[in-house]
Amino acid sequence: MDRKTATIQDVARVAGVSTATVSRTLSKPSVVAATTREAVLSAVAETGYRVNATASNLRRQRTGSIIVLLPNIANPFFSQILAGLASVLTPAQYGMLIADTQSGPDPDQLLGDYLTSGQADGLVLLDGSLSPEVLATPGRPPVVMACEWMGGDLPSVRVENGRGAATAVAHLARLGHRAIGHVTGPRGNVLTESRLDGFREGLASMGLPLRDDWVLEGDFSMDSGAAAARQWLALAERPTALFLASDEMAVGFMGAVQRAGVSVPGDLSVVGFDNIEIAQHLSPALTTIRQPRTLIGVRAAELLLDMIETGTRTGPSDLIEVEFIRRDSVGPPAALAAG
Amino acid sequence: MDRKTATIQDVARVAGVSTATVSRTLSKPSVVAATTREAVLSAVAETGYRVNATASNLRRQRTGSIIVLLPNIANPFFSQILAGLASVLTPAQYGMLIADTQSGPDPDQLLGDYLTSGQADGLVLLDGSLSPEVLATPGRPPVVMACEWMGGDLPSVRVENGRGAATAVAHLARLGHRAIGHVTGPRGNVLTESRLDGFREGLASMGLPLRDDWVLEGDFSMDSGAAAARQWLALAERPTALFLASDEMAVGFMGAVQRAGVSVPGDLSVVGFDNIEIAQHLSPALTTIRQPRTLIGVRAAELLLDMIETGTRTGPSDLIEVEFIRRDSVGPPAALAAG
DNA sequence: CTGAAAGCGCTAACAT
DNA sequence: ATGTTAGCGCTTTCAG
Repeated sequence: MDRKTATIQDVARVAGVSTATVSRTLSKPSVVAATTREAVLSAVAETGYRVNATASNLRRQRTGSIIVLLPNIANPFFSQILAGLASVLTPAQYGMLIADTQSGPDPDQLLGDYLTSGQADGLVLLDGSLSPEVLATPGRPPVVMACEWMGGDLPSVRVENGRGAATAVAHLARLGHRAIGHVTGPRGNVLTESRLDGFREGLASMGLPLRDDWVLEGDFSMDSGAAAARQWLALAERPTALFLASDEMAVGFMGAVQRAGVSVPGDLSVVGFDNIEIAQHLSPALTTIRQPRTLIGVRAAELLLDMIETGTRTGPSDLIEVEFIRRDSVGPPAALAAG
Repeated sequence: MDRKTATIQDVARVAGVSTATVSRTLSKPSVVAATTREAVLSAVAETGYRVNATASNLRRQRTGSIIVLLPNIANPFFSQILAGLASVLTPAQYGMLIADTQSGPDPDQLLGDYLTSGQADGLVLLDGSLSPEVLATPGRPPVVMACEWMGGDLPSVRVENGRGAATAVAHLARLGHRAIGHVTGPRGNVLTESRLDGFREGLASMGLPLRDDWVLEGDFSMDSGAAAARQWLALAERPTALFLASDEMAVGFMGAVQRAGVSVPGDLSVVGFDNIEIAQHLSPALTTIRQPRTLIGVRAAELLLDMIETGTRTGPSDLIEVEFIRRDSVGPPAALAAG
């Protein structure tokens, strides 16, 4: 066929119309006469014309791409949010550029860079540890947060982290547990704080004490879950139930205590957070709090597209419900089961 | 500061030079005089100028982006390859557009679309089930395969799937297993075939028989691993060791048999493939074949950038080594251990 | 070593 | 309803 790709000029020549008409036919078909429209469309087919997105974007002063900033692209938790984002962005003719804040030196600088570079029509932030101050850039593109964040007035999509945590604790308490511990995410992270708050509330509402030595620090990773297990094993007085701020930590934790001969839920009840795919495949299957990750992505994308279209920098904040999922990693405390 | 972003004209005006000089200073600093260079750079700093990538790309007849086609963005296996790709592409000023072949109706059409749309300077294919015929598009951008594929002469980065599988079988045989089974990936997938071939070779080289009823079909997912477990449990005569074509399947499998009261490795030895993060955190920790996923991404990106620069459509194929990782999910067969 | 000038391919006023 | 025209912001010959 044709060596080089056809331009709008070629189509215009073949169809015997002006380039403007070709452009209109492709973007707003309703404004051109039916006969010309057909002539143009067949010329498009004949020449194999495809619009040059770069030229179109330059002219329209847009970029056609959305940048997604996340802390770790290799984390399956985020990839499902990405899938949700893509399902909305792709049909809307936006490319999705993914940037990993972990790979570079300074995440905040990276964000500032994207904000000023004009490389994107909008940003989605999945990293809650970015500084709100950076967003002060004047003339910046619209930004949506798709996770907990300390920055106040940014449009966001979040889940009920606190309520989820409180529900987990309440469930354990109702099973008879009086000694309930918690493994947190990294300190300073907003997710960590909201789940910790929920944990505290849950204890308080069930009339249970909060013991500082039963609150272990992790960082959401499997490794840190395994480390928490070693700490738990070393405890003189151990909680009989544990709520972990992520399923990944629960996986690492359960594996480690099981290898040490502890029975779950016989000796210890375990609840995670997220409902990652593996949760149901563990032995015992992991009780957890489900977060609809794809939905988070979908909502964030819809919010952003809306902001881009209307040219606004503010917008509503979406709160997505979580769901408690009871599986086999919880049971009554050993004392009760025995008695 | 400035309401609208500065253009190259603004910089030229401030520096008292032509736009051409500004452009040169930024792209090939060595060809401008030291004094002018400094003047330009300080004008850039003063105006806060950032080059407009869209305009630059239009002029240079490139797009600045690479499209990555993968079957499932939510699969952590791919996200680590993505991380590797990004680590090379981002510094080279290429954006990475991710397209999910699973989300649309026809993957081959999607590929054909990207090949002709001129939306990318190159493609990376992570989906081995795409049709080689589609690649025949004339004038298409360079393409690199980052997985097994049936298309013959495309530059690619692959791992030693066959050898990995054979090593697993040999290891089990050396432990004394005579009855070794296999859970495959989906039929038709090239990965599935190479690992199955390696499995067969491994058996043959150890002088062991291949029993068709001990080759179960899965699809790489945890769910299919759990399904294979149910099949294995229903077998009249069971293999004492099993090699599964993916760790995800091994996770699903082990969870399911353990919940049915089977002990691993006491009653059954299990080997996976991939070395996903969770492998080491399971109880027992999973013996597997490690694939360096980040490296796969890095190599693929390097290969592609090289093709783009040199304008070639062919290139070398990279074969990456795998590594057998012995953990606790394998042991001698029960009969032997007892005797 | 630097400047002038010609577009890359497209869209959106503005005319007709 | 359609055509004319003026750029979007940049890079790159081609002269000087």
